[in-house]
Amino acid sequence: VSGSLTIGEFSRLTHLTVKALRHYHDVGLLEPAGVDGSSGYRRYDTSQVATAQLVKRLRELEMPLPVVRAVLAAPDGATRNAAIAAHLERMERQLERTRDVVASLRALLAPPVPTGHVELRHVEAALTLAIREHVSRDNIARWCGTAFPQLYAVAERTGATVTGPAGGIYGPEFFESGAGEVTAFVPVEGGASDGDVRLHMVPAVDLAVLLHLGPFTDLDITYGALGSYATEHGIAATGPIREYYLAGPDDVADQSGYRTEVGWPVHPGEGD
Amino acid sequence: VSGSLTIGEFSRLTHLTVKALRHYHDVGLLEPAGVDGSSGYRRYDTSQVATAQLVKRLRELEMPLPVVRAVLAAPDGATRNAAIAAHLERMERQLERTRDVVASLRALLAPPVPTGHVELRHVEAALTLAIREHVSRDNIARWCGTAFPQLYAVAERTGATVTGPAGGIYGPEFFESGAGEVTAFVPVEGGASDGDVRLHMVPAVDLAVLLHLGPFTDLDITYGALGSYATEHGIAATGPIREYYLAGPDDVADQSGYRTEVGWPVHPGEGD
DNA sequence: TTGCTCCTCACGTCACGTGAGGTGGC
DNA sequence: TTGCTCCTCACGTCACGTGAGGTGGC
Repeated sequence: VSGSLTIGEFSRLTHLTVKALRHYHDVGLLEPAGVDGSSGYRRYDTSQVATAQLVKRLRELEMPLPVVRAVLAAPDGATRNAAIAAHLERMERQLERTRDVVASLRALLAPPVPTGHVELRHVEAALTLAIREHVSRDNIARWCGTAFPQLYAVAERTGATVTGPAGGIYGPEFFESGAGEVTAFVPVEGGASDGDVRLHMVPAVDLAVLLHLGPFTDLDITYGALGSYATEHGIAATGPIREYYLAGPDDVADQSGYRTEVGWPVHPGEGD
Repeated sequence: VSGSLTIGEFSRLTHLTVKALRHYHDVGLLEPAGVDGSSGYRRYDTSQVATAQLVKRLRELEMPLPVVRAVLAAPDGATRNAAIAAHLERMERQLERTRDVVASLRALLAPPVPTGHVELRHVEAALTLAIREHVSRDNIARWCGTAFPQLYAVAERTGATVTGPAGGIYGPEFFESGAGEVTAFVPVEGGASDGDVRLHMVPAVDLAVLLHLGPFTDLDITYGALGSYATEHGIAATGPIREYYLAGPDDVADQSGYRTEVGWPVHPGEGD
C-alpha cells in the first residue's frame, strides 16, 4: 500500500514546512518520489513519511544537514545509531559548557573578587618535553586533555624526570583570531623526543604573573586584571602568553580547586 | 588609573577576537574609547574590560546582540539582572524541549508502536467558546497554555456549561508555513462572548480520527499514520485539521498520560 | 472558469569569519 | 627602513524564510 502526495499534503503529514521540503530537495537530502517533467510539481509517497519524521527530529536537535545526510545514508542500524549517539554526546558536552558559563556569569555579576598580587618574575630558559600545534579556541580543552597525558607518557617512556609544573604558551593570534599556535610543555631533566613530542628549550622571559583560582572558564577575568595592570603600569610587552598549571584536572577533581598562573610578557627590569 | 590599548591588546585582555570587536563597534554595541581621526585606529581603555567580559559571557550563552545591548543599557542592576534571568529562563525552556525531542527520537527509532484504529466520524456543528489567532509553531505551546485557561474562565464567568472536551482547529498554513490561524475552542451550552473569547459555531465536518497517546512532541507520528491512511484510501479532503484534547496538561501531570484525538478531513460518506 | 496550489529565482537573516588590498606606527 | 599592526570593503557561512512574479491542475 502506498499513496501519492503533493508537497502541501506531505508537509501537513510530516510537519515539515513546504520551504524546508523544497530546500531538502535542492540539497539532495530528501528527494521527492517523483517530479512532473513539465510542471515541476514534486510528488511524495506515504512510504517517505518515516524518513521525513526522522529528519525533523534530528533538525530539532540542531544536527547539521551534512550529518543528517550521513545518518540517512547509514548502511545499517548500528552505524546510524552511532552517528546519532555522537551528536547527542556533542550536545551533552555543550550543555555542560553552558552550565559552566552560567556559573561564571554569576561570579562576574557578584561583587568583584579582590584580585591577587601581581608578581614580576624573570623566568629562565628551561628544557622541556613539548608539543606544538595550531589549535582553535573551541578545541583547546580537548586538545590539552590529550596533549598533557601524552607529554607525561613520553617523559616516563624516555626516562625523563619532571622538574616542575606543566605549562602552555599561547601565540597572540590564539586570542586575537580565535585560533593559533599553542605549545604544551612539561619541564624535564633527561628524556628524548618521541614522535610529535619534542625535547625543546622554552626561552627565558620576563613576566607579570597573576594566580588564577578556579575553572578555566573564568580565566578571562584574570587576563583582564593582569593585562590592565601591565598596561596601566606601562610595562606590557608583546609576545606569547604563558600559563602554568599548578593544579589542574589531573590533580584535583573539582574545577574550583584549579590553580593556574597566568604570565603576561613585560619589558625586563622595569618592575614597579 | 587607566590605560590605553590597541584593538589587538584589548583582544588579548578580553578574549574577544579582533573581528568580533570590530563588529561590536560597527553595530554600536561596544564603542572604543576613541578612534584616531586620520588612521582610523581604535583605542580601548582598561576601564572597558569589565563590560567586554560581560558581553563575552552573554554571547557564550547565545544571547542575541540586541538583547546584549539592552543588558548593557540597563539603567540599574535590577533591570540588568531581570534581562539576564529572562534569557536564562528561555534557555531552560529550550533545554526541556531538547530533552523531550531526545526522548521522542528514541521512540521513533524503537520498533514501531502498533498504530491504533482509524475511525471515520461525522462531527456535528457545535456551539463553543473560542479564541482565534495567528500563531507560529514555536509559540503554540505557550499560546495554548494561556488560551484554554482563558476559555474555561470565560465559561465560568458567563455561566456556560462545558459539554465536551476542548479542541483546536489548525489551518493548513500552520503546518505548511510554520505559522497560521489557530482556533482553540471549548463546547458549551449557554455562555457569552467576552473580549477575545467569542461564542462561535464550530462547523460540521467529516473526519478520520486517530487517538494519540503521549507527549505532543510525538504528534507528528500520529499525523503521519493518519494522513497516510487517508491518502492510501483515497478519502483525504482539504481543510483545517482538528485536535480534541481528551486528557491534557490540565488533567494529568505526566505527558505520557496525554490523550489527543487527531481529526483529518475526509470526503463525507466514503468510509472504508 | 475561478482561485488555489505549486513553481522558480533573488534576496534577507544572524554574528561574525575569511580573505584581499592597502596604510600607519614603532 | 622593515615588517608588524591596523584599516576597510566585499563576500561567505548555515538553514531555511520572505516575498515577487508566474504557471499548472481540479
